[in-house]
Amino acid sequence: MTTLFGLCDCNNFYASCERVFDPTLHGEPVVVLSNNDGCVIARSNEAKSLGIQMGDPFFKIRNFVEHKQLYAFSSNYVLYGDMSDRVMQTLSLFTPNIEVYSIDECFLDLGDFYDVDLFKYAWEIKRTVAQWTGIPVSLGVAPTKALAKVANKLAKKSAKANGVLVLTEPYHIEKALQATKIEDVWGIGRQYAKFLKNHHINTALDFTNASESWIRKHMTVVGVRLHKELRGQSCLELDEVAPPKKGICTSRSFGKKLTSFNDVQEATASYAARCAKKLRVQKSCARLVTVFVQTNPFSEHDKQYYNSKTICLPVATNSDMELIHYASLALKEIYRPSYYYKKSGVIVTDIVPERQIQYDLLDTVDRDKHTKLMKVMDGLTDRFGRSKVQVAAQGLSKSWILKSDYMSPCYTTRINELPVAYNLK
DNA sequence: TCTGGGGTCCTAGGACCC
DNA sequence: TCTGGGGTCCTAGGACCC
Repeated sequence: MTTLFGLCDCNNFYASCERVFDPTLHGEPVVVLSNNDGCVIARSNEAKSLGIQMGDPFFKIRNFVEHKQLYAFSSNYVLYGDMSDRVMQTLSLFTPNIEVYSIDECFLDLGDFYDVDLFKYAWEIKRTVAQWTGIPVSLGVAPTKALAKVANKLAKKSAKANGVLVLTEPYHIEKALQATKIEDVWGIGRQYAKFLKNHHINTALDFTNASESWIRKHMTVVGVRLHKELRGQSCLELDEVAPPKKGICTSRSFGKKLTSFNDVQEATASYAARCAKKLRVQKSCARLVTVFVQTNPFSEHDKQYYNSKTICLPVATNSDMELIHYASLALKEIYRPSYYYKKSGVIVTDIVPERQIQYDLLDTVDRDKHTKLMKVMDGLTDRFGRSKVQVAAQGLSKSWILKSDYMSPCYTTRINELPVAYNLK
């Protein structure tokens, strides 16, 4: 049986999302900034042409923005998540089996499509996604996932391909491998690229010509899999159902440096609540909670401090209240006064399915009550927006909240508005 | 002034067991 | 001089991804 994979990838996804609802931005350079408006994480083609690099700090490009030569947006993940759903739903109409690989990428199982005109079909997919969602995509088609990645990259790069490339003929595959620099291969990061170049492996084609035993020796079985994949032997399957996460982390830099325990505690409590919510979404509970705090490593004049503390809970949980309680205990142990704190985070691990929890005979927590309360809170959140209801420990001042001065409206949802303090009297 | 966040997999080495 | 052998589990660290 032969396999055939498509890889559909949204072009400059976040920047494209911002453009969908504001047509005046078409043809203009657009960037999207990381949390806290820190650095550039997405660029339109026009922004790339201006020489703006991925990861450029905002202060470096501020001039362009002030002179209206560049449009910058704070990241709006609620909008991007919703647009991503629309794209994936559209794609799922073209083949029953898809793997949502990331917010802007999707593998398509095209295994039964050898007798259709793949090129035409791929174009039909691209056209439909553009028409229904407004998002431009590129499509690569090939016999393995790694080759589909290669095809996708070339589809985007080559003016001739113009966004669609089908690689099924050995001759075309070889040409494509030759045109792909080793550092652009999926699974080859900085370290391996450097190492391989030192051994005169400069292209994907060079890599396929290396011996398997040599690859195994220096790049473990991961390298061997990639080697096989690029030689056309499929060993990475389509994962249609995302497995439950083994660790969940919520961490953020604060909008400003924090010095008071209360502020750090409120932020950390909010991150703990986010972790609890993510656990409930995947119907899991966690038994280990880790909290970390750190100062700003870029501030050369400030005293530096980093510490973390892990607490093992008596019973695995996904309740906001419980996770906040233990996260606060952990924070108390590592918090030291007189530092300027820039970031904290909560990580939950030792994750088990909700229905397979080991209970404790001496447990004093009314778990049914917690579960019911969380259900009601999730219902309210889904309806009225994030943080409309919350545990008191998360605080209302939100002096630590992210800086996002350039946020676009939530065109497709209303659910990322900031919390409002209601007076219950 | 200003530099993101959230994941996965694999391996080596130590502890521990019989 | 010489000092078993094999298994499992856990953790830290290093590589990668978007």
